[in-house]
Amino acid sequence: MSDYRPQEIEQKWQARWAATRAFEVTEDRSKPKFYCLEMFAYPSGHAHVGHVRNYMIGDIMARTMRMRGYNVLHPFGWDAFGLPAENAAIQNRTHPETWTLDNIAHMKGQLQRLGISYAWERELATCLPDYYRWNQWLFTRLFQRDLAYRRRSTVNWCASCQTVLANEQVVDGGCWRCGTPVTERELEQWSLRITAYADELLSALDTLEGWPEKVLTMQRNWIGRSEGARVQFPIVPAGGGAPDAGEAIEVFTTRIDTIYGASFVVMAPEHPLVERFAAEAADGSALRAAAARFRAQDRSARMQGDVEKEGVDTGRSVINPFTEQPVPVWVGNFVLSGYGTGAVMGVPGHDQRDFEFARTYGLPIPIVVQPDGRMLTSETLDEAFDGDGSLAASGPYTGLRWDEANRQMTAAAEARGIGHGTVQYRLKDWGVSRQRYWGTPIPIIHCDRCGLVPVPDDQLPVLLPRVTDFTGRGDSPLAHIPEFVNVACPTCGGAARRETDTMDTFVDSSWYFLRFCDAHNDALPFDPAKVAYWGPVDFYSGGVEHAILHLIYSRFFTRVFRDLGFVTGGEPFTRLLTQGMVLRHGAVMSKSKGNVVDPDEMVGQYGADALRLYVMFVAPPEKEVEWTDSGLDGAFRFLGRVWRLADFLIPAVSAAPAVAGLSLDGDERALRHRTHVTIRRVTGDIDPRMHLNT
RNA sequence: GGGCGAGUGGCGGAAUUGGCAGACGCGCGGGUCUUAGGAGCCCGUGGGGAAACCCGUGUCGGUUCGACCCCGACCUCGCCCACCA
Repeated sequence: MSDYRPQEIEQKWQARWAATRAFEVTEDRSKPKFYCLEMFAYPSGHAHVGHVRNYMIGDIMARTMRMRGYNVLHPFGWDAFGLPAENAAIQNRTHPETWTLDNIAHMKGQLQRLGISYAWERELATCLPDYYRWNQWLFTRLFQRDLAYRRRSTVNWCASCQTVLANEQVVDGGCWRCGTPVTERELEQWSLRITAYADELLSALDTLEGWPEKVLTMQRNWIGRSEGARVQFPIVPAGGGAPDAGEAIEVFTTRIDTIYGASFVVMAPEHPLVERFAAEAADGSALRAAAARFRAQDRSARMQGDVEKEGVDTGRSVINPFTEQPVPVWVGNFVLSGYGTGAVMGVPGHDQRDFEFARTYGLPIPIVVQPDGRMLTSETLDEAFDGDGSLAASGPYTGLRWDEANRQMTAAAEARGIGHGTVQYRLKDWGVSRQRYWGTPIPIIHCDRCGLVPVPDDQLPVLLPRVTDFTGRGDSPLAHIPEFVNVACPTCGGAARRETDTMDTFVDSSWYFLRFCDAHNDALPFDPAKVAYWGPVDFYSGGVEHAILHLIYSRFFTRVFRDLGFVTGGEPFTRLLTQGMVLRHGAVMSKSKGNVVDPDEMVGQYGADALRLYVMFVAPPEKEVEWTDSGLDGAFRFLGRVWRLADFLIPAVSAAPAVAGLSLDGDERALRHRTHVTIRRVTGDIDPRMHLNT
């Protein structure tokens, strides 16, 4: 009986897979296709067991489906642009490209020693021009369709990373990467109009039956659709008298039926009318100071509602268009400038925030919706009533159910030209400009005569120049390279300047799964026929931390490619598995915490199969796991037992009758039966059950 | 505050979804082989009991011939979102 020696076994087979290119595939129409994908890797330097776990999940699916006769595409690549490369380069006095490519080479070796069945010929790295030129190609299409546009706006700014962040990248008021509190900054930025697809991105979630409910819920909340109305409250001039035509504060409300109870209006401190009201006042300094103070309040606390509701009276009034009575205008720290119109009508009887605000400042609390079976009064109300009921003290609408009143009053506002029904999304357009070096140059030329001119296809890619000074200074390092910046306008030939910002790296990862279908196409981002064969991804696995960002951007980009005629259908991923993290000593593994488990060491000691078996066996794939060394010992011993058992059985099985079923005795029949029961069970545990730990 | 999910041995977890609770692994105990064993192999291992047997899936109720599984209430934990008008 021979011992189990994993290193010999694994090296032998890994060499054979490489020599025979065992996992390369073409569009073979005689077989059903299966596109199996794990989220590609950021080449940080070393694979850790968290990576191993994710790639094992995919490898099990890929190998199982191959054995079941599917034509399986299982590619891998590198999300290779991004800030860590730049920071590491500054620290180690190297270049981001050198650092990145070295890391890729090292990690690729690690993954190969794990025996994952990748089609390595399709490997891609987003930092290489043959990939990012298609980011640029796509960007020009977005620009031509008005889906990429420039916008001067208040942006989220990370002082540590010296760059702008998308809303999705602000976590608890801090930078998603480094946690530094995010501040606001006025910048001219490129944005992608993801909101044009908001309705579709939301409604199509209902079709994603292969996605975890948790992720669907998170995306629904993130898109945040609410139906309501915008209503104009005409502004009473500073000196009093009738409002001038067209002068109004517009508010957004989901409860226009409560408008008879709107006893004040509150604007966000960032609202443009704040400055105007201050300028028109005899002494606007107190108003200015208060608004400035609200703006400066800690952004994260303000966003999380941890700050006491505070406000200041502007001294001005607007006319409630339904009661036709004047109501005071306040500035409040709880009103968000980025949502709706940046101003709200205060209905303290039926909105808890307005209630608290009114209590604090002694504003009237009218009751205009009464619940069934009891009668609320302003005097006894101790919290806002926002339940079902019928309208009270609401002119001609009194007595109507609140939802019916909502419909009628929206229609009335439209008929009178003072408002309209609308759908408001929480989702905002995606700011993609980054003032950093290590990313895709935005392929736009600024010409004084022609305006914004996209770089023509035949001049793509706009190569990222090799600079050596990319210290963060608040503007793009590319802006300091005259050879890069100064360029002839493609339209008029005159002197013009290149855009010097680079793209958010989430652009890179929003379509790489399409590129894998045709990874080396140098005429198009991919051949639509190949994507028609392979797409959509049948099984996608990765960390739940991408439940919003990456997965919503990818759904957006897939629809853009659809509208460009390159893809049919809009959903990129049919089935999604979000795997849990691997912890050690209760914490995520990281170099700084010193709790990283190096897969190379484990492979050297126990072999890749024991490591693979252990990381799958220890818990269901969706769950977090706590790493234990003794569990890996157990997996190794288990494989040793399997080896010895097979070593003992194979001679006996080889001597058995060649024609199955003809002369099996009782034990043989029982064994055969057991074999097939096991095959059935194991198959079902992998697909569809995804119980990879059994 | 809202949403989603989970509570099963000393531990990680099974139970193919209403039909033998605790598969498999870790740990622990005993044995065997051995100069030695921290390798391998064998036996045991939810609790109580000498045994027959009894009790056991967070708590309390309900449905059912039958409940870890379904329903209601509560408790605890985890994750996500959160002043979104």
